[in-house]
Amino acid sequence: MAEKAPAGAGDEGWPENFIAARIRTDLAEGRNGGRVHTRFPPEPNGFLHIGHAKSICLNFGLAEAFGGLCNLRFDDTNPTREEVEYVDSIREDVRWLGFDWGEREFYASDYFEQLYQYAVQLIRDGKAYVCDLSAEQIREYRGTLTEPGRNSPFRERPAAENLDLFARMRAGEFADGSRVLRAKIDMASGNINMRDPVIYRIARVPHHRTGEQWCIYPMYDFAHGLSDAIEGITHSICTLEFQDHRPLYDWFIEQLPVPSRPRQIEFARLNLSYTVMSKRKLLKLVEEGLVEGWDDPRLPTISGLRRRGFTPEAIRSFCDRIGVAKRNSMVDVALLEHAVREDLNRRARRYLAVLRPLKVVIENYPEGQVEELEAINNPEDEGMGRRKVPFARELYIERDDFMEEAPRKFHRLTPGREVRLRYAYFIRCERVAKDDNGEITTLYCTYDPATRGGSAPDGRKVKGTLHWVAASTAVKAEVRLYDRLFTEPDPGAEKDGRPFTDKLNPHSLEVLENCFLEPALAEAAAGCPVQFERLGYFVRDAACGPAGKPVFNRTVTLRDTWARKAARR
RNA sequence: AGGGGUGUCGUCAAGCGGUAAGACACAGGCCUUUGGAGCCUGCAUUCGUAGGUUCGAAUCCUACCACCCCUGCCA
Repeated sequence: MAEKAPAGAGDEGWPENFIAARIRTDLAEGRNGGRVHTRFPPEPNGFLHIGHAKSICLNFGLAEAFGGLCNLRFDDTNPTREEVEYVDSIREDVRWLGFDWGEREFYASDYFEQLYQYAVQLIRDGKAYVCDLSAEQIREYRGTLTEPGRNSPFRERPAAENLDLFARMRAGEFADGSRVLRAKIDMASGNINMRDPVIYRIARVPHHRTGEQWCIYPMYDFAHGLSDAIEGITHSICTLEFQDHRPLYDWFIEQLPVPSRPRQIEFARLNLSYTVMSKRKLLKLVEEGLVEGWDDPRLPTISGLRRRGFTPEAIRSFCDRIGVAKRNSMVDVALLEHAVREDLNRRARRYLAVLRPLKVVIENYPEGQVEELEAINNPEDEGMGRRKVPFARELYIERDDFMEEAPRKFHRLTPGREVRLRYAYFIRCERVAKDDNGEITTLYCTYDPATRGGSAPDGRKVKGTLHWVAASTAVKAEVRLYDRLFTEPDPGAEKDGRPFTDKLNPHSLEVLENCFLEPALAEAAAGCPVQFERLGYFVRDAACGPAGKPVFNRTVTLRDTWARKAARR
């Protein structure tokens, strides 16, 4: 018994959860010689998403909190669906999230020879046999959820024959699918995973790492736990659907002379509202062109979130907040949005940008004059300094910031009312020019020279502050506004019979091609988060619009109590 | 002949027999040269239901109910 709680989790700000508690208990009881070793085990057959981020943060976070290690191990036992491209993107995403697996990048395929020897051992011990039943027959023999299965006619094959057959399977003497190696456990088990599970299949498919070296490949259940054991993993953390596999996981480890005894612990995978997380559904969105690719900024993939402007810090903070438990749950996407806003508020430089421009002419401002006004880069951090923003007679303001007939609580521009242009002057709207359709084309205003910088020496106050961009020096840009991809909180449920693709939000992407940015934004680097004041957080996309126009993606809007209240009315 | 899980605020989630943390959301207020940020306040007499044990139960016992997962030579 430990006199005091082991160092690490609990007193380091690591959120308490049942897995951390379990590890703490294991440590207190002296298990694993005080070691904590986890692993993140993706199959390289798709892109990582925010659900994987939860697992990554958990596995790497736990290891770090307890002074242990976390391996990156690719579970590459099924070459028919795995590719190096996925390996590369997974590696990049994990690193981008801020985790380091050092030299410990492993592959289940690294252990194919050892795994094969383990299988041979099982055969020698009479605990595995080569079965000639077809896939369909195996299914029939397996029984159902409520009825036991029947023994395969090949179940009692002598060890010597099994050994010979298995060697010839490896040697390529048999056709794909003609035979499998099965563990001999219990065809009557209530747990279907224990009904003589297949542990090796024949497949003449080149493997992304081992090439054509093998034509038999181990199944997940056989390879996974044994790989854990080979790597000295102490806590093998996986999702709930593998709970039923735990007895099998333990069975292999108990039967074989493995170097360590890892234990499997399951937790609930992440579900996020207004999106889908399953590989199948994400793949469908990508393949059917419903989104623009795996890194579409509306997708919950790591690459999509990155392109959308999410930071690793925000994602990790989110993962810390959602907790870890065993109950199926659906996390409100608002929590993710909160996490980015919180992070970006601290670090994003502020700029002025007008998305839906409305021209303003300051009639009493000297024609041709341009002056430089000082603006604060980040009010949350004076250390980020100041910059100059050009002001001139002709400007753009946001169309939404003007209303000809405004309700009482509308604090923005309206005929006859004075408002502040941020960091500039108080202006008053004198008259409105319209085109033949009655559409407002220009606002004619006057300014008060005494209010330079944005405050009046006579102490008079103004209710609203608007963002603006001087017309002559403005940088043209394309801005993409993203919203949730689906209109329903749980589009993937499909309980109403409607496929999830019927629930796509038609307004999830709005492209604004005629936006104006203050000149300083021309140098914004792709991937560097910025705030457009009063609008939200944006990030420059690596892509360019026509004529080299910069493209900005909206990460998330600012909280907008005005809009929220207006929407309620 | 089925097996394995889970049920605590709108959403996550602590709690481990001593009298319901926290976060997001929401609602008010303060402040404000971003209707941003920040600050303050409110928000489960109740823990799936019903019994029981106990001085005392979300925590222990019993029964019931609801939901999730499992019949790939996928992971």
